[in-house]
Amino acid sequence: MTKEAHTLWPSEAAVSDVVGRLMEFWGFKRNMGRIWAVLYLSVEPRSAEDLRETLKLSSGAVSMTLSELLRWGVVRKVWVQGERKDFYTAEVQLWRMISRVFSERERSEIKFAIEAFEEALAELDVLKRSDDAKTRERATLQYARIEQLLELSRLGQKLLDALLATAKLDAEPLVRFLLGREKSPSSSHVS
Amino acid sequence: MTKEAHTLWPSEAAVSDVVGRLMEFWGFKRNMGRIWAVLYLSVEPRSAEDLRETLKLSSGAVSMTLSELLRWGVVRKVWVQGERKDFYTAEVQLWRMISRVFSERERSEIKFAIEAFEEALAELDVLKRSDDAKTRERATLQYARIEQLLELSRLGQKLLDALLATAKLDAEPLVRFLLGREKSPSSSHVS
DNA sequence: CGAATCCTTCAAATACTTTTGAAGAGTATG
DNA sequence: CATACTCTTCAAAAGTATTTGAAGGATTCG
Repeated sequence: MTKEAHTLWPSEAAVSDVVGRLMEFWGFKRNMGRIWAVLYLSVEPRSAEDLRETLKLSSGAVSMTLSELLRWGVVRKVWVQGERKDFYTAEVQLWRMISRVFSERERSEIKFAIEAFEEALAELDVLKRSDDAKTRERATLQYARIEQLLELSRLGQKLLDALLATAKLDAEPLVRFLLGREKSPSSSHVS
Repeated sequence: MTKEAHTLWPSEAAVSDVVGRLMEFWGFKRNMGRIWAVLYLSVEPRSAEDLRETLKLSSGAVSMTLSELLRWGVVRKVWVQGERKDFYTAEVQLWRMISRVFSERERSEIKFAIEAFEEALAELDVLKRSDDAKTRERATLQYARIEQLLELSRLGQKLLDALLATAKLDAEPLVRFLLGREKSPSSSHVS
């Protein structure tokens, strides 16, 4: 009961490719995107072997990529009736996926930056009172500039939080806000 | 009149490093971030040589990185009184920088994806009317799924547009929207 | 014009990332 | 418990991206 090799339709191949590129753009491995996309477009769950054949990857690559996708919670293992292999499906709730990634990855990135900026400000605050005029000037300018960076980072953080809240409450306020300034009448709700 | 080698303060080094990492995270070269940050924190314009020494890079790297930064419009050449060398300053309008990058890069990325999804939908629309029941099922499911991807992409595009509009009107509506749901009383306006 | 200075380019070197596939661990089956 | 099958791991290979530095242009200065 092996060898359901499965050829992709051109549209499937194209979508997998685009999703792969998008994911790569967002800092993941291209194959993560491709595998996810194939699963996302699949009627039934797929086995690792199946994916290996469909996408022409090595067994190792499939195994590693799948476990990464599992860690990100964007793919799930499913138990299939009397099959020895593991089978996989894609998370189809796009918002849930995205918010998971954002809240783990971008959030920590920005948090780190914010902390670093705050520390730098604290150091500069001391130097701003230096005896040396040159030092004072330099410290003062840098203080102001870093404040800007910090403010921007905080804004980014808020935007992120707003997005995440949105994801949880199922795409309400932000979507409405955005659509409020558009001509489109669609009652947009992305799963 | 050469050799103002310029050592970075710890806070400067830290900030340059963090900005470098952030930029790397956003898909640029780390050195782009580091160079920009050094310029951003500098009281006066800096020469390429100066940057080369401060950051311990090769002349080639500095030249190439600067020209990339110039292309992105996040660094500018300035003419300095009776100096042979070129001098550089950072764009300090953070919003302007970001909106420039977003509108060139993320926008085209998302546009490409949207087009690909639309094409895939068109192809599947034909297959949905296939004689073969299996084919119909597969095409129908994929159609629905890709519609979701498309909807999400369009949402992303709108979000991007809203951000860009915001940047142009100088951080008004979006910032207000975001702050509207926060406790902070700050009258936030990032340059 | 010739020398000096500065900038750019690019092939080669280095550093980093991803993929491969064989070895081995784990597990169900007869 | 031996066999067959599947999944994981990991060192080596392949593939990418970045950096270097020497060569060559361009510009200014005397």
